[in-house]
Amino acid sequence: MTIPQQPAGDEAGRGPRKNRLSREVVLAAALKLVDEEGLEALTMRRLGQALHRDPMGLYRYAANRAALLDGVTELVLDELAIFGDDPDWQGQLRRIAHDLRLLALRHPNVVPLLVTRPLSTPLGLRPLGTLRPLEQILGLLIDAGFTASAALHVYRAYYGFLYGHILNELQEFIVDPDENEALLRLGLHRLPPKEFPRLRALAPQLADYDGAAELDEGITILLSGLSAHLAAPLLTKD
Amino acid sequence: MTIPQQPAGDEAGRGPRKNRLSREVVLAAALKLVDEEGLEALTMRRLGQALHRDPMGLYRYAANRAALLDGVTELVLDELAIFGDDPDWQGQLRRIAHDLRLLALRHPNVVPLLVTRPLSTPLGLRPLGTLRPLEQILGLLIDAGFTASAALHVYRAYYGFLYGHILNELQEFIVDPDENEALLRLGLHRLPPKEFPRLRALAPQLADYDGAAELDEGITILLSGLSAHLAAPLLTKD
DNA sequence: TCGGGTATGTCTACATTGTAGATATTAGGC
DNA sequence: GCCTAATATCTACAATGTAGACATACCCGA
Repeated sequence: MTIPQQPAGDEAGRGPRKNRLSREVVLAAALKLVDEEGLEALTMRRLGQALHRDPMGLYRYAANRAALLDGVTELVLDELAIFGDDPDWQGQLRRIAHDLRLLALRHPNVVPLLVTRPLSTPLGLRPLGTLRPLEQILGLLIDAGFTASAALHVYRAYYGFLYGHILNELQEFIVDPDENEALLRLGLHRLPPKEFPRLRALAPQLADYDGAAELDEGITILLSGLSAHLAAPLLTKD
Repeated sequence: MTIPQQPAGDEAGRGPRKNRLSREVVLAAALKLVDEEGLEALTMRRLGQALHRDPMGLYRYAANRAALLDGVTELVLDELAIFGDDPDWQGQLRRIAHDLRLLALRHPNVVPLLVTRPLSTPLGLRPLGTLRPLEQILGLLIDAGFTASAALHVYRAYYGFLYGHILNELQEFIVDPDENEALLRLGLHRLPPKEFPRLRALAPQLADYDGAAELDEGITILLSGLSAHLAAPLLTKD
């Protein structure tokens, strides 16, 4: 039941020789904890024991628990690759959307952090890693010919829809492994029939939700809508 | 500094005579606490002292803290009025979107609950108050002629975009009352200029964000896109 | 009027959390 | 080798959610 050893550091190149701790190692362990046991399992003490360190020592790598959470979101967002030099901005936005969706499915427990941490931190004070996607997408759009403020509009509509979709999909996708049948898994039979007739009737459709297809459709609608609405009014003004 | 008396109960009709507690009173006090001091201020002890009651007594009205949070989200969503009999479904969806946006601005501290609580609760087990909007919007769409599954698609795209927009707007809208100037308030000057040129350049546009207009545009794009894309493929199939 | 049962209120206690502060230990440069 | 600074570890404290025991208030039928 004892944890064997800290496995080989997954940093590229210069692996720390012995037991040397680093911010990256700490954050990686934190992310692992969150992925495996949920957000509330990430306590200083649990993280300390996962790293075979005194919990207090962790404060060298994150000022407090909130900073730790920020670090985790940063770490996750680093998995998202954005290529600012692609001239096909629509294709790029579509690809990024799917990548972010997959990333959210890979780290569902981190999604609450992704959406709520920015709510309590002014834009300029956020971890740089969480602002980089914004900057890069703005660059992508501006390089594609958009005005700066038009790019901001497009970004807002795009990211808004994207985050909304992810929240939606994750809300419906609850792994309740012991109940598998659609109706049971969703627990819809608990709803009073008179008050919720349509929801109950939609059980089968709710059960086979194709998130990727739904996202793709949405992006298509959004992109065509944007290019139609933005062409005239926004590319010119201001 | 002592809170004078519990003001008149805001229940309609049969007001409890003296000091009688009820679930509604407890939840209202909880919401007040959250609105005024944030989510983390809502502890059993603080809520107890706000109601002049022993904290333990609150467990009669909410099984635990999580249930209390659920109750608060339910209470807030009750403020949202949806009229399922309006034949102008597009107008209705647009109005609801604006109403929900205003509601979020009225209770910004509740928004994290709104978006994260459903992530940890299977659909069928959620508080009924949080499912009612879904059912009502489905009804609205089905009455307007949509197939049940088409209605579900529309709902998903709509609510996804709506929640995404709200998150977006609240992220940019941080009241940091001591700093008022745009650049300072957003703290953009802290960003390294080489890495974040466009973001820094967008400071003025970020400062005067018209959320209602942005939302309205998005809804327009979405609705026109939906009616175009849904007319053929989805109204007919399945 | 009263007795008893149920609902409600109150108190104590405990495990767990984040984190301040003091202390011990180690490493590096002259 | 020794002094300074970085790092590690320990102790301690206030706050949290909540279980469980106990006390009180209320109501309703006889």
